[in-house]
Amino acid sequence: MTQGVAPDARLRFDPAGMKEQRRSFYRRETVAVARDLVGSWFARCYEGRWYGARIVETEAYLGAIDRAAHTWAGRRTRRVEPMYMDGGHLYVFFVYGMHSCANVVTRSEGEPEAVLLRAAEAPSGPPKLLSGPGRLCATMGITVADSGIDLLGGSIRIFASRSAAPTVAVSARIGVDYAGDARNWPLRFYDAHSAAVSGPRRMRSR
DNA sequence: CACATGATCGCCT
DNA sequence: GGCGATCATGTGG
Repeated sequence: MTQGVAPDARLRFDPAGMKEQRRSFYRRETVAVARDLVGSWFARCYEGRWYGARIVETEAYLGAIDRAAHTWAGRRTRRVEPMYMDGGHLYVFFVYGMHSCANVVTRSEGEPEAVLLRAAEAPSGPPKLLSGPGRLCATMGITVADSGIDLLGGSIRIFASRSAAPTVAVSARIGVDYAGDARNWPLRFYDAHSAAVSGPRRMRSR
């Protein structure tokens, strides 16, 4: 059964032997999940073949207390409903009239926190192929039709790192200048040595 | 390299 | 009616 938009062929890989992240991984503190997702693999099965990339950049969004989050002040609309699901679900939103962004829901049901997947490294191809949340979704073929799906056991999954743990750097998040004090919170995590990271590689000066 | 801008539309006020 | 968890392209230094 074929479903959704085809992923880029350069993402073909073999997940044999890789271990899927478990529910307990996602239910932890959002900051811990965001940090530990750097190095994990974001993968999708399409027409019986696996496609995926190694995550190199993430951002944590902390629910009601976080002005940059879609669930700030307890907002609960149809769009953000997946953020209220149990940890380990996918939340995808559409922004700027043309881009989709993929998030991993964290914590437990009723706690609307999530981790934005900002960049990943393809098994082959140019380093910028999945650099930035919009490009990551476009290249993986992820759309809002995928919002709310379970990441465990389905056609979109996350596997634990299969190499040594990366050196993870921290900075403020990107594109949230409207968010008051929250704009400076150190909630962006990235592989300090990856060429696929988007945006600046240091903390904003103010 | 650092900005600046247009594209394009669903969502929220 | 305004604007955004972005990107590609353009200008200037």
